[in-house]
Formats: sequence, structure tokens, C-alpha cells
Amino acid sequence: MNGRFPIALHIMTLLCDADGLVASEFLAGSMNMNAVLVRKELSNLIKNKLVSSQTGKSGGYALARPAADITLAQIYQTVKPEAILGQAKNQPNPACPIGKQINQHIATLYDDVDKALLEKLGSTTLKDFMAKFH
Amino acid sequence: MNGRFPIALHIMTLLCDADGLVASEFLAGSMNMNAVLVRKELSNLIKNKLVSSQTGKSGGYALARPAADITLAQIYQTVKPEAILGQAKNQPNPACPIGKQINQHIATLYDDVDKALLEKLGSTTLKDFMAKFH
DNA sequence: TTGTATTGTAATAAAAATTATTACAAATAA
DNA sequence: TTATTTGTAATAATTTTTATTACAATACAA
Repeated sequence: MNGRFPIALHIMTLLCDADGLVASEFLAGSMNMNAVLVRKELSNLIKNKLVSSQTGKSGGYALARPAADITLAQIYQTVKPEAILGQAKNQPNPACPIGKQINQHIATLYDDVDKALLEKLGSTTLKDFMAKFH
Repeated sequence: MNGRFPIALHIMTLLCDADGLVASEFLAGSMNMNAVLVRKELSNLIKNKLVSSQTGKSGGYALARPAADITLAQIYQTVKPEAILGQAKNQPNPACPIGKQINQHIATLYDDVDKALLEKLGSTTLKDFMAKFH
């Protein structure tokens, strides 16, 4: 499991807390990580219309819409892995009656799990999350 | 994300399908992966009392109890990662008011998500899962 | 207009995690 | 007592993740 979701959430929380444009170097400083990686994640958030940016001097990043209109599910969707509970690297033996079918049944299970997860994350907005900080 | 859950589930499904003891080489053959890794995952399943084993010639592995008494949640618990939606490697800057608190809030969120996930997986037994194969 | 700060992104390197392999002791059935 | 199997350690190979370097493009401001 990689750290993309917590990173994206951290970025969104910082943007939510700020009033103007925020530079990637500032974000990286608060997160204590590499600014290029932060910008990459920001690129992805922009592509998913959760963040807007302005290039050039005194440029930076901001939320694309009010924090009350952004759910944690939407943030999660931007970094969602293919297989929520992991994917084995091997291809099961097609000569085995179990192996032949299992990936399909796992996919169905994962669809269900995904739905439950998105429902859970959909019930909290970025504003709600932000409110926990004091 | 690693492939431990699908691997564990594959093992459990194969053991469920078999009647006697099953050798790790057979499991590895069906899964098309390394037998030592399969035995390692089996070790973990044994430690968690979902599987029993017998050493020596004509030894092998079997479910420790009926498939109707094993839920997918219990299988998941044996391979559960620390952080369900990922963990960033960096330590946020403690001088930042957001960074200082965010890990704690993420942990709380993850507890909630975990609970929802376990509830979902707890509603399906290994027997139920097995029934999908035909 | 020229310098400076910033985004955006490619290329590459470094580090970490995952998966595979080799080796072999211990157990046990035949 | 031999053959087969579990159990596990040590190590290697591979893949993924994270970090770094480099630089073009943009836009503000002096």
C-alpha cells in the first residue's frame, strides 16, 4: 500500500485551511516531503477537478470548490488502486477449477467492498474533516 | 498493496474444496506461485487458527474448522495491513498546526473505515464464497 | 523588458517492499 | 530406514515507491 491517500488528504486539508494560493514548496514543507511528488499529486487532483492552480510568480494552488462540497470519497477516488484488498502477481493455473474462476469472484467481492468503502467515505466532507482540527 | 489477501483467500478456497490433507506444492501449483511463499502464508493462517497442518510424509494442510464458521473478515484479519488506506512514509512537520494533528485524525478515520470493511466482509462465510464456484 | 518565482513534467536515481529461490532441519508415514 | 512433507532462515531478484535533478513555460513586478 502506498501513501497517496494520506498525502492527497493532507494536501486538501492544507488548501482548505489557507485563504489564498499556496505554493507546492509550502505544502511540501508542512508535509516534510519532496515538492515534486507533491506537485505530481496536485496534478492528479487538478485532473480530477478538486484543485485549481495558477502558474507563474505568486502562483500556487487552491481548492476548486468549497470544502463542504468535497467528500473524502471524492478524494479517495483520485488515488484509488485497481484492487482495494490487493492483487496477487501470479496468474492462477487455468487447469485448476478453482484457480480458473477465483479472480472473477474476487473482482465481484472487491466491487462490493468498494461500494461499502465509498459509502463510508462519502459521508464525510472535507469541511467535516477540517472541523476536527483545533 | 500486496497480494496477501487474495493469496490467503485462494488457499482457503482450495482447502475448502478438498476433502483430505493438501500439500503446499499442490496449492502452489494451482496458484501458480512459489511453494515457500504459500507455506509462509499457511503458517500465518495456522497461527490465526484458521488452518491446521500435519508434518511428515503424507502430511499437509486442512481447514481448522467448518467453512460455514469462517468469515472473509476472519481471513482478512490475518493479513490486515497497519493502515487500510495507506500510510505516508514521511513524518509531517510538527511546526505546522495541520501537520501536527493530521496523523491522529487519519488514524480515527481509518478505524471507522476498518469497522465498515470488517462488517462487510463478516457477512460472507467461506462456504458462501465457495458456493459461487460451479 | 528583464529578472524572479512558480507550475508542470520528464528523466533518472535511490530506497523500500514484495516475491522468489535455495538450503536444510524436523517430523512422520510406509 | 527411506521418502515425503512441513517449517523456517538466509539470500537474491524483481517491482514499486519515493526522491532528486533538470529545465521549459508562465506570469508577476520592478
